Amino acid sequence: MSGLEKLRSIKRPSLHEELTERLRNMIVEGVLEAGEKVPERELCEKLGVSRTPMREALKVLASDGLLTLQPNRGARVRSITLNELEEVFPLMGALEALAGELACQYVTDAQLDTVRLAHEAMLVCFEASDMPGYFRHNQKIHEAIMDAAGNQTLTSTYRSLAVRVRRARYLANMSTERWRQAVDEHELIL
Amino acid sequence: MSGLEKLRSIKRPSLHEELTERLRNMIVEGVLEAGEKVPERELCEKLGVSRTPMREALKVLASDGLLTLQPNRGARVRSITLNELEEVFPLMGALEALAGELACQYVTDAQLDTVRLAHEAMLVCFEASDMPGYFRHNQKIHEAIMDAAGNQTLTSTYRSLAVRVRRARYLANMSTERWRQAVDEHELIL
DNA sequence: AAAATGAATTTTGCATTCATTATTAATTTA
DNA sequence: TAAATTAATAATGAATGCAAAATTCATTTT
Repeated sequence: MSGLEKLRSIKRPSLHEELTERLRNMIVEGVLEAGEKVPERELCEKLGVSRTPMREALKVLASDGLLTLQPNRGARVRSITLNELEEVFPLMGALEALAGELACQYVTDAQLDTVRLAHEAMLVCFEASDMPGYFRHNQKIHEAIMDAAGNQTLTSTYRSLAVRVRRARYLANMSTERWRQAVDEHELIL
Repeated sequence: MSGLEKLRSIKRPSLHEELTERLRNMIVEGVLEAGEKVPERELCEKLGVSRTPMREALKVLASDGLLTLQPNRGARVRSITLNELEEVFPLMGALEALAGELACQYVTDAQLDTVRLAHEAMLVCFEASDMPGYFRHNQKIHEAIMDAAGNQTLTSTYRSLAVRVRRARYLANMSTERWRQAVDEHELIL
């Protein structure tokens, strides 16, 4: 037999999937600003697609909580309130704790060291007010822990929450205390 | 001034929203069976809508994880694997624990008693193998705790997980040990 | 000039159409 | 007759069309 077995079918993501991903990034990165009305026609023209897949994408993003749909009045980029953001933190904390717990059962010393080092690095970034660095290390830690936990449902749930925080990173100037608190939570987990 | 202030604008949910809700129920209740192909045309005819809103609803449900979309081959009702279900339980457990923790800060004795009573009732149902009763009390408990926690994000995250379990209730004959474990987790929370 | 009314334009929701891909049925061939 | 090939049918993905609603803009009225 030839090596044909291994061939993975080429994935040709449908238009609406690509759009959803693209728009999601635009929202997270603040290209589409919070509170702003989504210019459906304009976006269609710019991205060279018709309204049908665009609207499908908008519906999905709305159900993800990234947009709000106003009947007969189109979509607006949903702005995260500070209150909502504060709701997300304890939730993520709980999920991280669970991930840590699950991961502990299988984690190797090497993996643990990786996390520890990243955590130290993150602390340094925090003290130095290096937010980009902080975020980079932070995300790395979480990915490592979630991977080790081996619970796909947990990972995806966590991820959808993380999106909201990542958005805030782009738009809000979060209070330092919040970050402090987030850092503390990490230490607790370790 | 007349009493016009109080008037709430009439909500006329768009077709695709109604459809989404309707289909979601059909899936959860097993009207559309797991693994089954979703008969798009047929559903459109039966519900008297065109394909556009129907497809929008399908996209949303797919992003919710209730359907899988196979490119050019339509949607199938996603069947929950036992493995996936087992992933959900610790997650829900963690969220319940968090909810309990948050709720404790504000909960009144009366509320606590309500929960306790419902829990006792649930135990009785469990011992008597009265699954419907078990589920009823179970859900009541969770709703009460989630309400008391006052974290909207937590509530909706929990709810989307609960849907998957509720589906399983309809389709799977879960092992008794699983239930036992779920019950134990409750007692821990209390 | 400010508010109110009404017409013109744009936008939105949904239906329909069209091209492409998958599925089924019919036919051929070994 | 069973497998393979081709033709016919149905489905899906995306674009377009159309009516209803909202928005904008001009006009009138006070």
